[in-house]
Amino acid sequence: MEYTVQKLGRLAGISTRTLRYYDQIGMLKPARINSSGYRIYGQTEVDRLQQILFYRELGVPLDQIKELVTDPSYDGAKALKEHRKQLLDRRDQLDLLIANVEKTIALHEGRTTMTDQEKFEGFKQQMLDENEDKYGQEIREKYGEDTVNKSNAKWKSMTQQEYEEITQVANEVTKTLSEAYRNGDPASDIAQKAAELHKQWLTYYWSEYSKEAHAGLAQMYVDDERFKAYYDAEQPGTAAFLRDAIQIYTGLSK
Amino acid sequence: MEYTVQKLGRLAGISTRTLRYYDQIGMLKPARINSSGYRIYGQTEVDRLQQILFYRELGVPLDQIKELVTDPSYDGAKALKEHRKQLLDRRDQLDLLIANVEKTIALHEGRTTMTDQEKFEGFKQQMLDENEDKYGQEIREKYGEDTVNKSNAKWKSMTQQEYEEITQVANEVTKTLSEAYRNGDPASDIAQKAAELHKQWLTYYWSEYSKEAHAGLAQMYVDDERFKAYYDAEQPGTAAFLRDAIQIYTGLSK
DNA sequence: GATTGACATTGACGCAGCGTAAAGGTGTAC
DNA sequence: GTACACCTTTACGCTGCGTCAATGTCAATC
Repeated sequence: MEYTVQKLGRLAGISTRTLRYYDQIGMLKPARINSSGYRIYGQTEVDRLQQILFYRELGVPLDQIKELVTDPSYDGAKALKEHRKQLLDRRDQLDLLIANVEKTIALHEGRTTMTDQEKFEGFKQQMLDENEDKYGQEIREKYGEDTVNKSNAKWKSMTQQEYEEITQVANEVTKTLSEAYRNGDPASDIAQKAAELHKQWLTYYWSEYSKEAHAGLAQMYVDDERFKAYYDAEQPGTAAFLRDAIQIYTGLSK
Repeated sequence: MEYTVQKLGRLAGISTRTLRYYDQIGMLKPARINSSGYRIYGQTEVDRLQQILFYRELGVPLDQIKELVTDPSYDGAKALKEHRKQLLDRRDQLDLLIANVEKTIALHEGRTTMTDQEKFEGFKQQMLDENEDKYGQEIREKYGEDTVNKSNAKWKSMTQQEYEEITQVANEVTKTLSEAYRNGDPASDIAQKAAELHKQWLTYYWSEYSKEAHAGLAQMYVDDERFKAYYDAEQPGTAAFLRDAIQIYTGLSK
């Protein structure tokens, strides 16, 4: 039985383009070329194509399939195991992605019906409440009534997108800071990046940013036990480290 | 704070090429171009890049990210859910692939330590045993001592690869035949494909193929109750159908 | 003021695995 | 004779950049 590209394609359920491609890359050459230049495939080629498609269905990349079907000494079992490992890795990655996407969706949905009250949970809630309770006076005096009011107003009018970003930035601050702290140098690139992220995070709350206010807040992180406790929770000394980094970042180190 | 491509790249942990690419596709354009043609990014761009990278980590394709970050009316939640669906589909596919690869590996490994005894299980064992028991004489007389001996010898020296292929082909014969039978015409393409697959399967056992022997075997499938029972198990009449198809295939129809 | 080295620019090819024309030759049936 | 299905090669397109190549710029050093 002899086949032209289209016949073989139909037999195997693939396109003629694919067959010509496989010819081109030398994975499956026709048995012969007839006088008109047509590709003619024979039984051997059909068998081989079957093998190729078998491995292809397993998701093995073409160059590996080529090895498998051309080199009989090639260790098929080993190749398959290697391939399996790659597939498993890919699945792990996918699982991570899915978990993250779902987290984000949950955030979205939660937020849609989130009351102002609910909005301020966890650390951020504490921070705002405590800010108002204990530092309300102090901060208002220091930075002016307007700044504080604007900050709170900003919180309440926060859009979904902003909330999403803010959460992410806050996480990044924590992560980067922790990494920088292990490094030990508040002037290091990573520590400076943490300071910058912190600034970014801050600008979500502050309608106007100033180096002085930033540095002042950083000092407060150390002086006040509650803030200090938050930052030092994982590793003692982190609050002071962040203050140092921010002071360098703002150019206001003493 | 202003950034050149490299600075921003380092900050965000991506290559300058990526930044130029994002500029090119209009996803993240620099705040301005300085007099030397350098790209200069500002705070707005840093924030936006962060968003972009966030979605990128979720595996969202760039053009969708572009929508997300450029069009504020775009429904982010919906997009994310759609994306999640795609991810889940991809994972299902991956799981299927992995299962198949593992099956194949198991086959490989099982075979590695497979004894001759174990080798002949199921249908193939029956066939061979019965062949030998009941048809030993008859077949030897009909096709010659040599053919039969060679066939058995071939079985015993079968390599891993051959065994794998043979299993696959046998399955395909069954599948194709069943499909062809429903179609009803032994001269149809699909029925002829079944006949051909059957020939392929046969050549694993026969060192020499002949149309006559093939057609003869097909007739035997009908005449002998045990073979008939095997082929007719799913759908009565299949054995006769296969015989007809093979007779047409070999050009030996009466 | 000349050189060096680290940066910047645009332009273009390459990667996997084909899909999809475009521009033409071949086979066969009516 | 002509219609129509089939074949050929050539070549661009898709994603998301990596990786030259050729050239310009900036700051520091000889």
